[in-house]
Amino acid sequence: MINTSPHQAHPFFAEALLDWYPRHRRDLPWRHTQDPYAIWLSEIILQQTRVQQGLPYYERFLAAYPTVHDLAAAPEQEVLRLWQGLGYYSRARNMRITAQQVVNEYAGQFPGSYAGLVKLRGIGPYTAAAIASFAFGERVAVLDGNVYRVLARVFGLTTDIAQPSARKEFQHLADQLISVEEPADYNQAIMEFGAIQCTPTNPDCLFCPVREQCFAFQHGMVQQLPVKSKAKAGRTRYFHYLVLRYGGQVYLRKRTGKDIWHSLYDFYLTETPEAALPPQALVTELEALGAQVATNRVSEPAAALRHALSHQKVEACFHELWLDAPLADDVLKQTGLEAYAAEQMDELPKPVIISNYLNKKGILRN
DNA sequence: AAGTCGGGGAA
DNA sequence: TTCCCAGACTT
Repeated sequence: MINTSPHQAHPFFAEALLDWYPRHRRDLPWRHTQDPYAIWLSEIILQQTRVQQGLPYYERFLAAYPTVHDLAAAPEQEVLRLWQGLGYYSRARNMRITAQQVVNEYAGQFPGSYAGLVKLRGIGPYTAAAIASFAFGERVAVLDGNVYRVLARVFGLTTDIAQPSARKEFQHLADQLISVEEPADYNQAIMEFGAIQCTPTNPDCLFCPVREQCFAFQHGMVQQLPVKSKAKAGRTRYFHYLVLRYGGQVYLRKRTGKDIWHSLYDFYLTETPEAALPPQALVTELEALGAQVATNRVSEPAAALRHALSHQKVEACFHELWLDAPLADDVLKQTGLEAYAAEQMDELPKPVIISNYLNKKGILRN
């Protein structure tokens, strides 16, 4: 919906940003296209992800899947493998589902408005606003982490941005501020401004174009804004992996359920509430499933690999077990395990901690 | 409204 | 260590 009579209470703001932007903008590949597919791809990748981290993924994805049709036709495992290392893997799974929907239900054309876009899986308020403005010139204000910070400082909003209810207030202000003439550049500008000038710590206030009007700067509150309550500390989880090997093969299984790393591959896993667990317990557990472990050759646990996620910490112990015979079919069926040679394993999407382990052991190298 | 979903880089 | 990053989905 185009707002034809915006109430611009602070005209200085959009003018300053639109003046600042062309002089400071980074040259990023998705700024050279109007293709909604490419813009969509970039926005999904950049959710909760820094530009520098997402950049190589964007290039690889666009090379692998130049059009929405290519992505729609791609196997999920292949898409997840390309996504490996980016985290939040549901983004990749949703993207593929949405690509199929766009091909099958929208004749390969993305909806041309915010209202249409926001209905698609994986496209929320931010991404819908970004695509609608960048690809179609719609006047809808984006609201991301950068925008929250910039608005809180410049206009002195002290609402806790960690509260979902804060969105309303910030969105209302953002909708007033966005340029009527150049909504796309304005959206790019405010996010770029937050990313490289009005940064979380040590913002460059000395050369800030709006410092005279900035509430935080004028009141010495730059370090206090935005107000953001702290997330509660996450738990620590203890993973005990049994790395079953037979010949040149390693047994892995696809993760299912609602836990982390859905649809990615890891090893036979036992999780315990505490760190301690004798390796033999894993073998006993495996034997209980009916696996023949004639010679128990269990390695001493490799040094536990620590893996920090934003909401939990994983401490993983790896125990290698060389089997004397392949696992029986019923064991495979019960555990979901399957044997893979190195080249096959390389094709599987794996959590970074698993990928790191395999590389460390020389089983994979990349 | 709160919980969950990754991983990397900066300070 | 802690915080944050062009957030969205589920409960």
